[in-house]
Amino acid sequence: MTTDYKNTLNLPQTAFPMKANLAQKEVEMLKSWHEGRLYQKMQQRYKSKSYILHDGPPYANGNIHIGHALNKILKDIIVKYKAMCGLYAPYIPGWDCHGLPIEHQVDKNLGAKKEGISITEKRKLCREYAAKFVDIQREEFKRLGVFGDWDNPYLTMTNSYEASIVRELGRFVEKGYVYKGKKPVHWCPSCVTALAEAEVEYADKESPSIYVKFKATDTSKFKIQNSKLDVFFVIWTTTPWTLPANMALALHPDFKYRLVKTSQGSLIIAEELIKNVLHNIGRKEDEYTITDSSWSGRELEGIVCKHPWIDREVTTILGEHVTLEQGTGIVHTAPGHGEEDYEVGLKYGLPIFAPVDQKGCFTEDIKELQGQHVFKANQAVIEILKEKNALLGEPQKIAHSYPHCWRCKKPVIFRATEQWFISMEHRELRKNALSEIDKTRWIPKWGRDRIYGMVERRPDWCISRQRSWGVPITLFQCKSCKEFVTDKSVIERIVKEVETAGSDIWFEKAPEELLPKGYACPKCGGRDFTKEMDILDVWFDSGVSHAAVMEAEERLKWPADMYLEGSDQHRGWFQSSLLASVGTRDKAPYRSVLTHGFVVDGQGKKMSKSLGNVVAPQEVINKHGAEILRLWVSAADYREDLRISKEILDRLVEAYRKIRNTCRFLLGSTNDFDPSMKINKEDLLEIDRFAMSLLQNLISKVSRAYEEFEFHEAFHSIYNFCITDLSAFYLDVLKDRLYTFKADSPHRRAAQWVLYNILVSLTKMMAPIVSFTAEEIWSYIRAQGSGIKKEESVFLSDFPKADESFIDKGLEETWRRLIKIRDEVNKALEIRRQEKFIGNALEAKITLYVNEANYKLLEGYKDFLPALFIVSSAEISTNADILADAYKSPEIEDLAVLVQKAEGTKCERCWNWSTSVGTLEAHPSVCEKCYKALTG
RNA sequence: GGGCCUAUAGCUCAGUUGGUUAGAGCGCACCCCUGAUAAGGGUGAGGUCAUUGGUUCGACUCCAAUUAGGCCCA
Repeated sequence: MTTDYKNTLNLPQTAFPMKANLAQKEVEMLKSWHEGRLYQKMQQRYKSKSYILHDGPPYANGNIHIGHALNKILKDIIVKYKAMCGLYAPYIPGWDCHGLPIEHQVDKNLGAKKEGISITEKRKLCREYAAKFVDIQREEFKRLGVFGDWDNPYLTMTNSYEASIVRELGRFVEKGYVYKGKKPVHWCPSCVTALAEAEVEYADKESPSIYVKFKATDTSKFKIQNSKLDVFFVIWTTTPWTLPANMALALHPDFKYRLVKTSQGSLIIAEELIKNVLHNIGRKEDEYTITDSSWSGRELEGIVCKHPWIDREVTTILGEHVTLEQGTGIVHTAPGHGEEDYEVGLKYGLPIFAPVDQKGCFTEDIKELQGQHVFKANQAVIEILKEKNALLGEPQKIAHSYPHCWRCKKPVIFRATEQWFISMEHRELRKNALSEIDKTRWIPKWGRDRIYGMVERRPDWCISRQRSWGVPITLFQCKSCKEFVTDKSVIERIVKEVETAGSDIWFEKAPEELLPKGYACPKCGGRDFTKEMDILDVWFDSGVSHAAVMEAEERLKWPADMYLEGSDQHRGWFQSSLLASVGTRDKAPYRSVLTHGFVVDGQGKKMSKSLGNVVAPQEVINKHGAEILRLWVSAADYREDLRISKEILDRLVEAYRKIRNTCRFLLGSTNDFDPSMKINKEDLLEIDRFAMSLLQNLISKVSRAYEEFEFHEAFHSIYNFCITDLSAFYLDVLKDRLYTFKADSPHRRAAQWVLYNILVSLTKMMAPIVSFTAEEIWSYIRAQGSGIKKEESVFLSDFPKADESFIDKGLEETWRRLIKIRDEVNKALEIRRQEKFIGNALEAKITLYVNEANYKLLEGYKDFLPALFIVSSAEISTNADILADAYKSPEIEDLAVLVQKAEGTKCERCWNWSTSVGTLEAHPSVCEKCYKALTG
């Protein structure tokens, strides 16, 4: 009976389930990690050398999306790897809690009640809102299997963090970086408030469209002969009301401009737009002539013109923002009323003039329009232009997309208002930041160019916001001399107040309560002060985390070894952190910065609700488990955008199963093996030593991949090792030895010793990636044998190191040749299998016809060849004649493989065919080898 | 429109300083096994290396443009 002999075999045995059931198992694992205080134990293991990965705080709003998952898992892989390598690698997660989006949500929830609520009440609601999402996101992050000090994260809204923000702002003030200047912002004249970009909605609006000419006072550049006509630069605008604030005319340096003679003077217009403009101002083709000479914008820089009616000199300037899409190629520039105008204005030192009050009415600065609302003033401006003969053609109506207020839905304006800035030039902040960028390691390398270019070109940092939810700019202004107080003692006093009571204190207490008793203005001696009521840009909040967290925390160190965020943070956190640190400490807060791409769908398109291609991490977790998400992160090359789709996930699920099953086989095969068993190295067969050599190579490769943060290399190496080296080769070959040899025979034990080594190393190597599964396997490894006590968690064990003594390049070379021959044998077998001549390869006997060189090689392995090829017998021959119907290898010179039926009978125990079957009385259906195993 | 980046089999990735017929694994097709069994093994078919030009004796590799996509600005 077959079954009788089956019981005499040593088949793999393990309780480790084939089916992972991850969605449920992971939750149990998380619980046991938490209860076992694993993270804390990891922190206690090493203290001498550290690796600090400083967490960039996600915004405490909404549930986590796939990008969050990617970011946290990448961080987690690094932290776990570093910890297993013997470094103190803490992970303190953080959250960004202030800012507009939260305030927005709170406003929405409040609805009409919003009007009656005090600022402190509203701040309280914002605080609660942020706290709620911190809790939600914390649970979602933990669910991913991310290790960290989740009970003690840093929040930018805690008293101590807020105090740090105030302290850091104080440092900037003290060092003289901070100044008050003007900058145009979106302004709703109806709500009387500044609006953030997110609060602006674009909708169609009808505006007047007019062409205006500016007379050049110096025409020497134009060399117009026999012309008594004046020369004018022509601009086009849809906001005539901004003309009183006009300070310059912008030309594109590379566009060609020409002079057009008309009855209204010689007009300068960009060549390509001449026809269009003259048509629009009602000129027929025979009513003007285009002169021959032309100039580039660059040649026309610095020409002084006259404002159409105000006594002001307006010069021509150059700007890359000028386009030929519409208008005249010359842009009316009012730095007080436009973003681009402001930027270019800064370059030319133009005044930032905005003679418009909070309600959108002209101030006394423009007498002729004083009190008029800007949109109504459009008509008045047009009348003035007509009167001054500066208008070309008749005004037209034009419908275009225009910003509107999200709340009152009325059109908004751009209006320069007083804002606080950090100067990029003061103390050479920009220069220092750039030089720190060059001292930092950027991964991938192009990150350096990206942030360098941004810092090189960025304007001064505008740090003020006209909102409620944030840390106030804690500065006092003297009522009499208007000077701001920069006393260190005053700032320190505020820091203390905030430390104990939070930044709400600024809104709750009066200036005299916050200032030292009897404080007088150092400049004028005045005793009355007002508080600045703007809040700080949230980028300042998170930008100072290097001080508020890394520097302040016992658990951490300054600077960080790594910051790791998405590539959008070159403009965001990487930059604000850099400036916040260089400005006050002259050094970058990080040694290296790693960026990852964005998650896109299977087609490489960005995810959006409207496209319906969003992949939610929660869904992936519920369906497949967080482990699959972790595997996805490791498998993809994060330096580019990462694709995710059903197919990609399906592939990963397959990969997971393969890896899991390979480990399951290793567990089952080492079931009766105890690591304390003494193994004689001489009992290792060559194939075992080959496998050990391959394992060391794998360890080196995977270590290097982790060190270089190329996790996809680690994944692919491990995965391929499982498939190619183990499953399809070593394990397959080993089955006969494992199953049919006597349980405690030296060769079987040797094989088990190798398998055990592979299993332990493999489990450790994959732990940073598939943490749940590695830990699950680890618990089974620990349960096996009793001789060696394993660490209670794989994460408390050391990452494997390649054992040089097992690396044997010569052996590898030999075995690669053998494997190549094995591949050819398989092809020969397959042909016969398709012909139905054989089924299982054990039904075959093969004969190899080889040349001298290969004969020499194979001869040494004569007895091992059947095992290697997994056939019942293998013979070698140099006889070139007997090639009959043998398979001739196209790959290997002079190699042919003849497949014949194996001789003898199938052994009921080991399934090999042998002539010895039937010759042994006690076990007539078994071969000699099995007989010995049974009776020996 | 500008800055930075990406494009190699259905999928995930290799492809060294430019040098024969561009690799791997998965998936797929076919076959075997039923002693890793909702497993395991074998064989095979899949690529105008996004497109177009250029440099070169020779380009997946270098250069330019185009197309598609991503991030950040405007």
